Amino acid sequence: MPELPEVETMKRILEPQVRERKITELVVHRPEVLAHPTQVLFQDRVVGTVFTGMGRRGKYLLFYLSNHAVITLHLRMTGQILVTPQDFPEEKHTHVIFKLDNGSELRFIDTRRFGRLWLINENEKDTFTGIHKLGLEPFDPECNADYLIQALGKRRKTVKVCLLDQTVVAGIGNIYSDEILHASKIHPGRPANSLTYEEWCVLAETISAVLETMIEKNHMTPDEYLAGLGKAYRNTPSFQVYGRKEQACFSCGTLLERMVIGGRSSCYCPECQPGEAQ
DNA sequence: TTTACTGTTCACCA
DNA sequence: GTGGTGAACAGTAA
Repeated sequence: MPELPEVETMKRILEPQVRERKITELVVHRPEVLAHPTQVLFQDRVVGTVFTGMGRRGKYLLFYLSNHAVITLHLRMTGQILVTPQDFPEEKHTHVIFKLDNGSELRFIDTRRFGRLWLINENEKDTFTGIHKLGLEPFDPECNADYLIQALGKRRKTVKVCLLDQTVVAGIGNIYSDEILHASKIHPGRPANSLTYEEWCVLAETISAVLETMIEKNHMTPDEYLAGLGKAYRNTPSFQVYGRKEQACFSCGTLLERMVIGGRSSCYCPECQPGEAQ
């Protein structure tokens, strides 16, 4: 569900809430969400340690611990992560609770149970989480037109499917691929190898610009985040095309269209985003 | 009752 | 090898 801007938003909200807090207890309702290692080892290595900070890589959220272990979380479709007071009503589908030494709790909630937690060591070669397969961060200066051309320029797949490829650029999902392509004026169904050099340049700029803008728009206080139960992690969803099928394009007024690309629902403006033939 | 769904991986087929 | 499709994971909501 959450893509890079939302995961970054969560990181910014949670980090001050967990930093320097000690984990006093780990409650696991659904052991299957702990992908690695086993529940017992997970518990042993986590309880008694202190959060030293947080990070993000693509759509993964990272919690650094004082014993150099890293709790790695991917929320997939419906995962939620939030800090609550001790006595806060427990949401249905709460699977893991980290109890903290100030009485608050870090809770992992996931309706569909696709989300996963891993515990790895900072210096361990991580082949469990999938992070080692990720491509560049969108804000990496090296994530420029030349990089995109080198990685994708010869692919015959649609540019939309290419943007969703986490091994090239990490963190873009179905919503922001549509938003980025609309802002770039590129039709989602265009084969990647049909893009001009100028279009790759626009796309490279737009990827970071759109994600950056959305991170800023998502900004909210911890109280607002808690009030939304960790589900309302988009403060002002101001999507230009996503979910706006048959509504007017904000740029030109043309009715937006929807098509399935790579098995994913895709919205675009037939006027602003010239067709596949071009 | 049926369908779609913001993620990822894998099997299968052309 | 490349690319496309559909299923699987599991639950909710329209």
